[in-house]
Amino acid sequence: MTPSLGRSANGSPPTLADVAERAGVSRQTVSNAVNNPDLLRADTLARVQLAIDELGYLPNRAARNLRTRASHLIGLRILPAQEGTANATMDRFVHSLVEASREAGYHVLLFTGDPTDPVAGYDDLLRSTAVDAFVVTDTYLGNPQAAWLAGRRAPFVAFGRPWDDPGADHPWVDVDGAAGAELATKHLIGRGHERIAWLGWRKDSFIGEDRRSGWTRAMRAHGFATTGLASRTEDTVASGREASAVLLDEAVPSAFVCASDTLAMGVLHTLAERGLHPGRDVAVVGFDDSMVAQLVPPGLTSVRQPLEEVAVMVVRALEGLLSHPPRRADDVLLTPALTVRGSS
Amino acid sequence: MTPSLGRSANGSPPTLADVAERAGVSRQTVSNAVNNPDLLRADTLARVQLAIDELGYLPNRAARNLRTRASHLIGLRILPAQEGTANATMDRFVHSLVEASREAGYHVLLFTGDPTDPVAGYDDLLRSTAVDAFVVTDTYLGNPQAAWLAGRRAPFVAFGRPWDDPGADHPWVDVDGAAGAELATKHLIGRGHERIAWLGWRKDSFIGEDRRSGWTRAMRAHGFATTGLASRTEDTVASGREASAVLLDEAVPSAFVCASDTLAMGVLHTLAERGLHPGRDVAVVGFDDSMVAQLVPPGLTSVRQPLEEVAVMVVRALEGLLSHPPRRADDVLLTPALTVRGSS
DNA sequence: ATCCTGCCTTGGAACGATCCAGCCCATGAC
DNA sequence: GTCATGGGCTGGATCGTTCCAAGGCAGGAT
Repeated sequence: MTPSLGRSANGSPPTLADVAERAGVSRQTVSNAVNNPDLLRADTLARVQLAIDELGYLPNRAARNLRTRASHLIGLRILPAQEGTANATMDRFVHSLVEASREAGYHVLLFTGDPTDPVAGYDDLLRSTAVDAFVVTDTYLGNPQAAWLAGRRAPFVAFGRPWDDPGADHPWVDVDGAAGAELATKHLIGRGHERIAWLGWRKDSFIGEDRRSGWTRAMRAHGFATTGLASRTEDTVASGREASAVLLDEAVPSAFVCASDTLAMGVLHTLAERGLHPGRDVAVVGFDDSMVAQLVPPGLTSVRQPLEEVAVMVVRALEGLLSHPPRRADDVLLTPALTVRGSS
Repeated sequence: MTPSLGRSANGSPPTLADVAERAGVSRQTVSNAVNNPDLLRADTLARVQLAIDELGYLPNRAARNLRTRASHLIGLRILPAQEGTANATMDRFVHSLVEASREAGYHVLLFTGDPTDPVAGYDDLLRSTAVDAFVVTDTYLGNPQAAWLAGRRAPFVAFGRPWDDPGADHPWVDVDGAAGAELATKHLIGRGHERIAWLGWRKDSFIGEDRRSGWTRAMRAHGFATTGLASRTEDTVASGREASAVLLDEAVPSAFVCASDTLAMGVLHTLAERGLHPGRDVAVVGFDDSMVAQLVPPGLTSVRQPLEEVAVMVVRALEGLLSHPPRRADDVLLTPALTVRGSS
């Protein structure tokens, strides 16, 4: 009678010693079979492997973690979903991160923290050796976590450039927002638009200014005026609606490029109120290719960030940091694409 | 000179032994100070606590996990975000789950798995003792995970009733979809509508049929006809658009209640194509209160699930399962609310 | 036959926490 | 003074793995 898979006679999961006894070798040999198979002679390896399969053995995580001083967990702090905005990019990113991590032998551990304290939550996980490294994502207004983590010598990779600290030397991956906005603007220019408005975030947002520069660049390259065609506001639908109404009245643009889908939805609200049709009367392009962009009639053209690729590069950088000896991966700047829909 | 917080002389985090030495007590006494403070004399406790604070000691997770045979991690499987649908309820739920878990002393570990294999991913985590329990969420088409996990004696709590297996005895938490649809329908009846159509999922969806029954119940209670007013289709915008077009032509409803925001967006597409205004010409109510519902002009009235509360109840049930001796919490059925917006 | 070489394999120690049994000592009853 | 009592604390053993140093063995050179 074979023991039921993954459960030895006494009811608890099989251990290295159980496998060793069954295969007639020592514990260390089983360990080698699992971690350094090429150290074993072929026939021994086969015998051990058979015992492993028969018992359904998997190494105990806690014991391995204790001995190797590693948890094979990556910490990711998540913030409360902001209701009323289209900022659900995290969904796509998180899934890709989990997937990429798994392939690298890691799991993702989520934690939260006081949104007003950028460092909350990191400390406990670090001191209790619960995670090996962090992925830092919420860097839209500077990145105090980076300096803090670097001070603690905690390995981490940032999704987002260290805008506020050019001297920071942690690895990062980011998406070229300026290129995205430029792409959007050129797309509209290609459709014959000349008076293209920019609807963006307030000036203290590094990302917002970066994206805006892409619009400026494209407009200047074609010799189109930008004066009076730009507006900076909060990232809410209401702000986007008001700002776009003012722009329509004062600057009479034929198209809008927005720093976010949230703002673009504000434009659609204004158009709806005025009986104007997006894509026919006024073109609108958003940023992030959110679900809203995909679903709203007649479809919102939007800049799509390659989040899947970002996650893969982030994990690659993490693998470097966590290898022996640690390697610092090159920073990565990825180029977004444009998803064209009915609004343009 | 005091050692820097959280790092002892040799560079690694302080251990129980370090604290014991500093406080002049044994390891066990420090352990008791952390886990059973009431076993210590007040002055001893104070002395140990001081040493703990000075050294910035936190128990090593791996060592504690190994000894106690628990990881204090809860596994949550996430599926790829379905692009083109409004199904982002997970965002809200996941955040609440992480928050509630933290308060109970647990962390959430994410994993993925082959979407076509409902059991993939669970096995490895279980056998390697990486998690203490699971939260099972993707139960829309039956719940094979439940039977499988129960067979493995793995503790888990389901978000979603065991529709397909009334004999299942695992704890679950769910939202009363019928009550939600009834709420939506009554809301429309209160606004004077009598010909209210149902736009739902295919018949093999338990959740879809449950929600539909709420519509039926409300309509019958007011003596309104339902014949010809219901349509079942795929959960995509395109399907919702086609089905609503057919219903408008053949049954001439003045309002739609939908099984999802995705389908409701399909209705909005049809209305937009025909130059009809949601909320003015035809009323539309969705289900899930997604970001799309919040952002689309003029706002989509939608049934909002109390996901925060679901998460809290799920964690409460988990705490029961993981306590000694295990307790099975009572099943919970929560009632959703209606968020009224411009579309009705 | 002896020794060396290199490959495979072995047993003991260690990671840092908790469990367990028992020791110490102040207290109170006799 | 002796002994039982029990709260407070200690030291050894243990969880399951990997690291480390060394042992065993076959094969070739001496």
